[in-house]
Amino acid sequence: MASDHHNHGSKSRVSFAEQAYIELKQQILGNRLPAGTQFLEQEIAERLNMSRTPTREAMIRLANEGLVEVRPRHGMRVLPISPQDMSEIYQIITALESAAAGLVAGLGLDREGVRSLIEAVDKMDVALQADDLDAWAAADHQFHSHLVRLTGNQRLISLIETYNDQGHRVRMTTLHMRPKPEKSNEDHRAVLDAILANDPDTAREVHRRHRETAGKVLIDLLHEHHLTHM
Amino acid sequence: MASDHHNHGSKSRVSFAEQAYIELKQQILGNRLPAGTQFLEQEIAERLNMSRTPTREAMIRLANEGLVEVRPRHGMRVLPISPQDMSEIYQIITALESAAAGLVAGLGLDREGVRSLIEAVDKMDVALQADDLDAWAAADHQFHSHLVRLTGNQRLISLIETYNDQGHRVRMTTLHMRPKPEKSNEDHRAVLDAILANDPDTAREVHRRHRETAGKVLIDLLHEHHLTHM
DNA sequence: TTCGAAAATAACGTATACTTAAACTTATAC
DNA sequence: GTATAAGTTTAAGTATACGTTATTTTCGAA
Repeated sequence: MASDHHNHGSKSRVSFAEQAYIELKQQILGNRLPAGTQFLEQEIAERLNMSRTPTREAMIRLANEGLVEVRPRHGMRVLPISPQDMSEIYQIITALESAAAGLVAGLGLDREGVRSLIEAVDKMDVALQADDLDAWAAADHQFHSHLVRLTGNQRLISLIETYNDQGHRVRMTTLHMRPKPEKSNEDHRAVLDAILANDPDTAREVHRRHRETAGKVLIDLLHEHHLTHM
Repeated sequence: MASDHHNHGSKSRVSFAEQAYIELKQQILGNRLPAGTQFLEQEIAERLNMSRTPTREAMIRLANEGLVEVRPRHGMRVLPISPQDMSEIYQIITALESAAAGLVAGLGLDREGVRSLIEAVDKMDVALQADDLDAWAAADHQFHSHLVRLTGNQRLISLIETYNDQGHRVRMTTLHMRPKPEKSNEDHRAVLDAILANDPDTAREVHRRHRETAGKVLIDLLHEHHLTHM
């Protein structure tokens, strides 16, 4: 049983339910619990060294986010992502992020205000030059993440995070199959320019097309490589 | 205690947790549990004639949707919606629905395919002529709801539903304070035309501006009428 | 062997019991 | 009278117990 129920020492205020949620989510996103795997409540509870109660609560949250499915007598199943799912997810990300770009462009920020974005695109260029795709992916994520945060819309921020998480597994596996993301870097600069020019329409439109294209590429790859479910 | 634990007669397959979720959500959206009200788990459980376990599970889902907040020793609190919250919510609805309009316009539907939308705008016109605002609101909802459903994107559908629910209380209370929604009917027709013309850019743009304006009106009303929290 | 019915199993939904610690009360010192 | 400390209460978090029922297995008949 949970080795440290009454947490000596550290003031760990994290409930078991929260721990379970975090742990399971990490394992799913990190592909340590691959799509399709099933576990009974009891089994998960044992894996996590706790009782079924907090386990169930974590499962409910994961199911709400669309990461798992809970079928009454078959336990919790990690949901595979079909090309169709990916398409749905990218339509949502596209809608939300392009809106975010427009909102940020309407804020009248100066170069200082968008420093995190400038740093991100710079890093993307460096990484691309160095052929370091992992660094590129990190910088890319930094750009998207900071762009959304600049809106200040908390709901928007957490929504986009949720849907980006969903695509994470797929993006990572396909990272090295994709053509060099030169166009992607151009797109980001264009969005950045539009934001600095205070031009929401352009920012929105450029970002929308950027995500739309990226989504298509990803979905085509899923089909081509017979990664029909992952 | 739950009068019908082993459900004789009817094949009621609805779990208590699900019942609790539905019941609480209806009471919140219907303003029977007004914003700001707090209840301890025990109290909710008693109100619903069940134990704390399914009650907690329902609360988790409601908290995930942003309808309530659960603070460790103060129970569940129905969240008030400030103008700031409303602004966040409308930014999201605007982003998602305008994307939906664009997607539907890309489907190449004919008049038969968008019949539900045509019926809805017709009803809106009739209701406006008859000065029946409640009927108008119902038709308006029908239009938005069917528009989104036509995309076939299940995730998008349920997301938009969630955020529309959040604005529901506010829209209803302000319904009779708003100017006659003549412009709104025009907007809907314009979106419909763009869909029939297979013009995603126009559909998206018109719908975006429509929701953007509606959102502004609503938020201004919240401020003016000192409905700063509801 | 195959099918179907009956029995056995066990997973889930729910209730309840237990534990911890936050919030409130009381008491005591200054 | 205020402030602090000790004691009390109680809500939430977790574990466990229990009943129901879906699933699986067993077993007999065709």
